[in-house]
Amino acid sequence: MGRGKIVIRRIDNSTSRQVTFSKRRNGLLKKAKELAILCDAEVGVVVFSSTAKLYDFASTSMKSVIERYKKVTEEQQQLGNSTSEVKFWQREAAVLRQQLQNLQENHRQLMGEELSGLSVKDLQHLENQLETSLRGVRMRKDQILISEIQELNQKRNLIHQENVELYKKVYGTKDVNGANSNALLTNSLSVREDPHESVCLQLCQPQQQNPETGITILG
Amino acid sequence: MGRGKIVIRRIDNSTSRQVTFSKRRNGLLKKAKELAILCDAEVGVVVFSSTAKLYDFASTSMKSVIERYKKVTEEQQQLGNSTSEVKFWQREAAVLRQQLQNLQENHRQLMGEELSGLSVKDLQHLENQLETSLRGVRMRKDQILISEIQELNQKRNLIHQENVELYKKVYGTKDVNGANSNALLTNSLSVREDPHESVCLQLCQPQQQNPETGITILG
DNA sequence: AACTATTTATAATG
DNA sequence: TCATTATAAATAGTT
Repeated sequence: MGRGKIVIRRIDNSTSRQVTFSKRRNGLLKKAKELAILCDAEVGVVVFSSTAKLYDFASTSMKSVIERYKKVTEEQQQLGNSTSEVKFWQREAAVLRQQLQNLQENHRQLMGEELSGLSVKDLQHLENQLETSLRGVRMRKDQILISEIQELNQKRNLIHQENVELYKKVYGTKDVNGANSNALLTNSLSVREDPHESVCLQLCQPQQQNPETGITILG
Repeated sequence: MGRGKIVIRRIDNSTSRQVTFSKRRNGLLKKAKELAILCDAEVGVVVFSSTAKLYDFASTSMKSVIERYKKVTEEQQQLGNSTSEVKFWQREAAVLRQQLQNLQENHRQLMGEELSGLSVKDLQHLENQLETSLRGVRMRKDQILISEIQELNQKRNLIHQENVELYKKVYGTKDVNGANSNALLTNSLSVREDPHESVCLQLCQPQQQNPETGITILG
C-alpha cells in the first residue's frame, strides 16, 4: 500500500529496511491497540529490531499477557530459576548451532565445494543461482566503473576548460587551435576527443575476454 | 478503511464486534508476519478474544520471543547477578549469533544480493569466486551425467549381447550380422555404434545455448 | 463468505 | 529524519 507494490521478502537495502521497519512497527502497534479497544481483546505485541532493540505493546500488561499465554498453552516452566535458565541458553546455542550448520552447508555449495551429495537437479538449480549472482555482481561492478569514468571525464573536461583559459591568457585569444598550439594542450584535446577509447581501456580487463562479460556502454 | 469511518471505541454490538475481531485479528497477524520478513525482526503477537480464545503469531517461536523479552526487561533491573554458567552460555550464544550474522552477509553476497556496500575490488573477488563455483558445479554435473550415460551404455551392451545370443539360438550361429537380421537387432546395433550422438543429446540442454556453458566431453 | 466503497497504511519521493 | 503524495491494502458496511 504505497507508491508501488512490493513482495514480502527481506529488504536488502539496510536504510530502507530501517525506514520500513519504523513505519510498519508503528502501524502494527497501532493496529494492536485498535483491536484491543474495538473488540475488547487482550493483546500483546513484542518486536525486536534486527539491531536487537525492543518495541512492545500490551493492552493490559505484558506480564499479564505472558502469564495468560503460558497458562493457556500449559507451558508453565519455572523462569528465574537458574537451572532452567541454563537450559534455555543451552537450547538457544543448540538452535543457533543448527542454523549455522545449515547455512554453512549451503554456503559451501555456493563456493563450489561439497557437491557430492547433490542430484543433477540440485546442481542445475545451483548453477542457475550462481549465474544469476554472477550477472548481479558484474552489473554492480560495471555501474561503479562507469560512474567513476563519468566522474573522471567531467573532471578532465573542467581541467581542459582551465587549460583553454590559461592558453588564451598566455597566447592571446586568437589562433588557439592553430599550428602553434603547445604540446600539452594538443594532447589534452586529443584525449577528450575519444572518450570511447579511454572507457574501453578501463573496462575490458584481460581476464574477462569472454564475449558474455563484455560491457556494452555508451551506445 | 471501509464504507464508513469509525471511531476507535469498544463495538457495542456483539455480532459485529466478533466479525470485526476476526477481520482485524487476521490483519494484525499478517502485518506482524510481514514486518518480521521485510525487516528481519523477531516478532511475537498474542491475542485473547473477549471469549478467551487464544490466537498468536511468532516469527521464531513464542518461547524464544518471551524469553528474549524477559531477558531484555530483566537486564534493565538486575545486572550481573547471574551465575557463571549462565554467563558462559550467554557468551556462547552471542558468539554463535555473530558467526551466523557474518555468514549470512557473506551468503547474501554469494546470492547476488546486498552488493551496495562492496568496492570494485570486492566485487571482482566475488565474481572470481562465483566463476570458480560455477565451473565446479558444472564439472560435477557433467561427471554425474557422463557416468550415468556410461552405465546405460554398459547395460545396453549387456542387453545387446543377450540379443545376439538369443538371435543365435533362434536363427543358428551363421549370418548374425547379415542382411536378414531382424529389425529389433539392427536398431539396437545402430544405437550402439554412435555413442557420441546420444551423449550429446543428453548434455546440450536447450536453456544452455551459450558457448561458455557448452560442455566439452569425450574429446 | 463475498463484495465494494472507502478509509487507512505505506512505498516512493523530495 | 520529516513531510508529501500516489497507490496498494485493509476493512466497514452491505448482501
